Amino acid sequence: MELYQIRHFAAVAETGSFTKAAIRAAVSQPALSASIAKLEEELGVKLFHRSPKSVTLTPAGHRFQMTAQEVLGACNKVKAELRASVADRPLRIGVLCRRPTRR
Amino acid sequence: MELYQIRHFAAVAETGSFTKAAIRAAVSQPALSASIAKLEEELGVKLFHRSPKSVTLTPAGHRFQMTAQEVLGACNKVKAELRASVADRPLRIGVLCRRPTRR
DNA sequence: TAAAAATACTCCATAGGTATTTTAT
DNA sequence: ATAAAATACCTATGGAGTATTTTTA
Repeated sequence: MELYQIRHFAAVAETGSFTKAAIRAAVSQPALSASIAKLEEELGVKLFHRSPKSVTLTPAGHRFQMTAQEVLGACNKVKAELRASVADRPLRIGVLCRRPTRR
Repeated sequence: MELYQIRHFAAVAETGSFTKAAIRAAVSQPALSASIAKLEEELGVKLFHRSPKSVTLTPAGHRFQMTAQEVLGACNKVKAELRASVADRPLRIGVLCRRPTRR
């Protein structure tokens, strides 16, 4: 299981369509289908009921969705946190902080 | 950012060594180094202070660790949940359930 | 029968491997 | 001096693309 699969899953769950999800995730429709197929294979469960008219979550899909959101949420949290993390890259503001010597 | 990078990060944080982490993650030491380097580059922060004697977390590394554990925890939760999810793959126990017709 | 998903390939980006060098104690 | 991380280079897996063929309401 990798994050791109979880992102693709979320896109399908949200749009209710592989084609629309592919556009949202900026990948081709076959790539997205393969990505979901591999995820389902690894998990050993079908996550979606597919038909030309609609793509809906299976019971397992619903369960997966909840934790999937936790995973993606935690990832966004990481990035947001570190964006504010300048401890190791101290800002050099004017003359207050001299440029460190090259090592 | 991908899960393998987070897993590799966790291995280094836990073992305090790239070499030991590589063994734990079942990859080569250079592969693990590259993986962490790419993660640091993407995040724009150094996650570890490295020296031949010790590898320790930077302040940013500490912050990353917390949320990284959330991510990995959520992933394990997903798998554990779905392992119990047999709704879409009903067990065929003896004669009680006939094998579905091939479509 | 007309959409949407699934196949069948082809390609290439990059994760990962081996060999070696550099670094810091 | 030595153990550990970084670098150089190569390989190959599999993620992603295009073209096409099933599906099923």
